[in-house]
Amino acid sequence: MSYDFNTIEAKWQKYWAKNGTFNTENDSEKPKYYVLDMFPYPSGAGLHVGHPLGYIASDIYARYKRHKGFNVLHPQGYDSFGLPAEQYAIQTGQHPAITTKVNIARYREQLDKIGFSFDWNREVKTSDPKFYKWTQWIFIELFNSWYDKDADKARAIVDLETIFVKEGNANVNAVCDEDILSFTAEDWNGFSSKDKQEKLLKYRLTYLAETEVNWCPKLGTVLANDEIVNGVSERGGYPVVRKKMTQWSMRISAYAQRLLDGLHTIDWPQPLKDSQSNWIGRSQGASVTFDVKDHEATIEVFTTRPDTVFGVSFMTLAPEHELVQQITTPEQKTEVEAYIEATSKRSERERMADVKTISGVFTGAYAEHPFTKESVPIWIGDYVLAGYGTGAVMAVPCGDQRDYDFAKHFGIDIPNIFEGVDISEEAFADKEKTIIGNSDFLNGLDYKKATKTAIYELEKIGQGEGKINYRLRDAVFSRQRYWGEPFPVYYVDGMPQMIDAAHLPIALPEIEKYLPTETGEPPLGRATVWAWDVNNNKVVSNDLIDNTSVFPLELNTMPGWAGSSYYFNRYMDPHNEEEVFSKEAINYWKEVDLYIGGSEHATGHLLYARFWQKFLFDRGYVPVDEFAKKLINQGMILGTSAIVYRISGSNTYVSKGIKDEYDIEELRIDVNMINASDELIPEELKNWQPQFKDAEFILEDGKYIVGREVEKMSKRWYNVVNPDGICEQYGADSLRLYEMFLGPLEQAKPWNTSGITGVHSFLKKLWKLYHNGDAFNVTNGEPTKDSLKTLHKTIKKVEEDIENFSFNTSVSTFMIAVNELTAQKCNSRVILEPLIILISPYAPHIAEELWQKLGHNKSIVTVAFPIFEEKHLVESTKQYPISFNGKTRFTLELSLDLGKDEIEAEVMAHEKTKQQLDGRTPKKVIVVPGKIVNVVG
RNA sequence: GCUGAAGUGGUGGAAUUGGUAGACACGUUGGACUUAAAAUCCAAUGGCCUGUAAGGCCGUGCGGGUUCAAGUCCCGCCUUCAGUACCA
Repeated sequence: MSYDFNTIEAKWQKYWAKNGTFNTENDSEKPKYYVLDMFPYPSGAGLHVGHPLGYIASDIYARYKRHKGFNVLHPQGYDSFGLPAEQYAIQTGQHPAITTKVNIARYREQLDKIGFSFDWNREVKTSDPKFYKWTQWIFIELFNSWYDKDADKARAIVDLETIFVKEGNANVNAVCDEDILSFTAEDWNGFSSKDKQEKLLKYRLTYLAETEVNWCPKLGTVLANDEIVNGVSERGGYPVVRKKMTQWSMRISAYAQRLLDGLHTIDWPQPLKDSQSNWIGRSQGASVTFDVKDHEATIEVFTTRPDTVFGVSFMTLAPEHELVQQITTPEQKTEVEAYIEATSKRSERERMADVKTISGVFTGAYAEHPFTKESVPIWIGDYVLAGYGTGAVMAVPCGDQRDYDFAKHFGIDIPNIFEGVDISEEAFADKEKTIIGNSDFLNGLDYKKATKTAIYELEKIGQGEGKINYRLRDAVFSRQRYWGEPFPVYYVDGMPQMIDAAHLPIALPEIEKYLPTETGEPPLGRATVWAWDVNNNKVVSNDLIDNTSVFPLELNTMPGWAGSSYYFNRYMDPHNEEEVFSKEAINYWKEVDLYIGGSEHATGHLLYARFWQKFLFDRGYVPVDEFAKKLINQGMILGTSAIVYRISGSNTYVSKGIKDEYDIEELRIDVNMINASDELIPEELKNWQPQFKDAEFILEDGKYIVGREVEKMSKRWYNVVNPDGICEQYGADSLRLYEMFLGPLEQAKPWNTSGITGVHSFLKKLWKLYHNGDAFNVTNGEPTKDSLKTLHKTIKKVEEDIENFSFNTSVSTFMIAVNELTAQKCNSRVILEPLIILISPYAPHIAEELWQKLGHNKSIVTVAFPIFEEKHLVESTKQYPISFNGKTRFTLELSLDLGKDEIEAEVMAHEKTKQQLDGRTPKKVIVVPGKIVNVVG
């Protein structure tokens, strides 16, 4: 009986499903461990071999932890709202829910074939009303919260109202909109209800505001900063322009410092942490206020170099700065307006691409230097960004290269305020070597002292203060799309009202077309049943809107990151209809212990999820404020495209080795037609696509050899390898082993199917070791010492490797073990039992089959590692002091079951050792099983 | 420009705290078994020198250094990849 993986795998997958083998309870005597994958978006293309890489790694770890005696939570679900299903709907009219359902079914089928140990009872789908009910609930909670800077946490909005009633907002230290005016308790109590709502909205953690947003005309929606790459939309690569719109925003900026601080407490990859802290972009400095001469206006700037305040020779405003219109003198008006016009026409992308060109224009106005009272000309220039700081800078040309270039270009003064520094060629920006001069009370001070003194003096005259600035902006939360979570919001007199949580979910309405309306409203503007009846608490027809008891509902939907920002908590208690999750469940599981997913979510999902977790923590819903203790980014698996060379203008294809003799063009063809030697069978190409039907071939040595190119796996390049085909041909266990064997988990690596024969023949050898023809052949006798050595070496190495997430080397270790056992002709039960358990995370199907053949009727899931550890494991690495040649003492580092005497004997017998020791003083001999490694003298 | 990671055979990659560099696998070559192929098994496989072998020399991007000993540590370069970019 040969290793019939197809039958074995089907049998055990059925068994696991039927018995609910991997279903997890929310309470247990065992310690808990939560292993999570980033849930997939179920796209129409299905899985390729790159997708399951992280899932296989996490599954191995989950199965390993179960063996180690943990109660393991290992769920899976779908991030099923999103643009592709919506765009498919726009093209075909098929409801996105149907597309999504079909895609999910396909994903599930593919995932099941690989043999994951997911607890499917806990599956969540973000597009399921039962799930997004709680997304809506969290939105309401955010709406009903504000950020108290003194307590440094989010608090209920009713607390704020209580304060306003008693004492107005004078003593409130909150994160809020900047245009808040102060009011007393009396003022507050006299405000109309609408006034109060307007005021409160400026404090809420999610708020409506007219903001300048990234509008993508082609997609018909706004995008968050992290959804824009190089000035174009991440999805589709369409142009993005700035546009003012009223949108829901999330006050994530309130959490900037805590999001930064939290990074020190979690075990995440350094590059990922770096990109988050870059994104948050904390910089420490001061804000300085300049009075504008002849105007009732001030310009506030942020600077990281208050020590250089005496070097200011001009100011620059962003073209979009609100003061520009007000202060521009009549003489300069034409020029300024032309400049603003010109910059607004340039797309974000052009502005970014063209960093070198210096442009700007003088406003004609002057500011007053806070200390010298000298006139400082005010310019506008597009090197100053409206979106960062205050959109204005105090320009210190001697200390900042951009200011320097600008000053040089327009002939503005460049006063030198540094001691002993030549600034005739470029600005001097080295803080460490700075000694301030020519600066009144700052003369002779270094950077640190001068900064402190400058801030102190600014505060004294009331024209500035120490300040920390963050690059992180509030996140726009509205999308003009259909296939997303509807907001639980209706509008009374233009003010947003939350629907009571008891009436959630507010389900997506049916619409006929999925495009925006003719008047430019979001797709939900097409819904005819989309109004809120406050008396009956239900969604009713738009015809009934009377603005007294039936009101219009919000037409936007939530962005893709809404559902993914808390789904990991929902897995803990996925069927709870009363609460997002029960106290018991969240207190038992607490947080994700291991999270595996791609690094592309660094400044999106992973930042927003940390934000929501901190918010939920503040409001007492979760017990920890970081949701994932450890995170690993799996590297991408790349495709190896196959290239054929067509002689230009013909249908003749020339083999790779002789292509240089012809004028050729490259064409990518399906990699599945190529064998391990990069050889193409011409007949296959002829049958692949009609255009190749009459193709002719120029061969080399009777073969057609294709070119190879490593690039992203994509349908477009015909380099996609489907895991289903691999499972059929080699089995899921081979696929799992091979994906791990390819290389380190975190690294990007090319897929090359030919290598799979290595791990596949390993499994066949393992099978053969215990099968003699049709008979299962295992002895009950004591194994030899060599076999025990092999076993324990393997146990030790594989355990270490799994703990270090070095799955690739542990696969090699298995191969060595089976090769050794084969050479030893060892088919002892004593060796096999632990070996099965050890291998089972990697190759669960064959392991279960062998386990059953051994007569165990339980799934191996219930058997823990310690069973054989106690019984068989001898000393691992330890240091033994021994004597050599009767005089010198030194240490032996030994592995496994070698005793002291045996080691001495081996050292004595080792000719090379004696040679190495000749004339030297030995300190240490390093021994690995069976042989001396090196002698240190 | 800044930040981070990495450079090891024909290829993917091994190498605990510095301790036999190239494990394991692919590929290649030769052999066994087959009418043949596939499958399987065995052997060789970093480069160079020596008729073979034994043996020797050189080898982890480049140049130095520390050490009995360096792929690993230190200094200075080069290259590649990833992220980020007028952030005041």
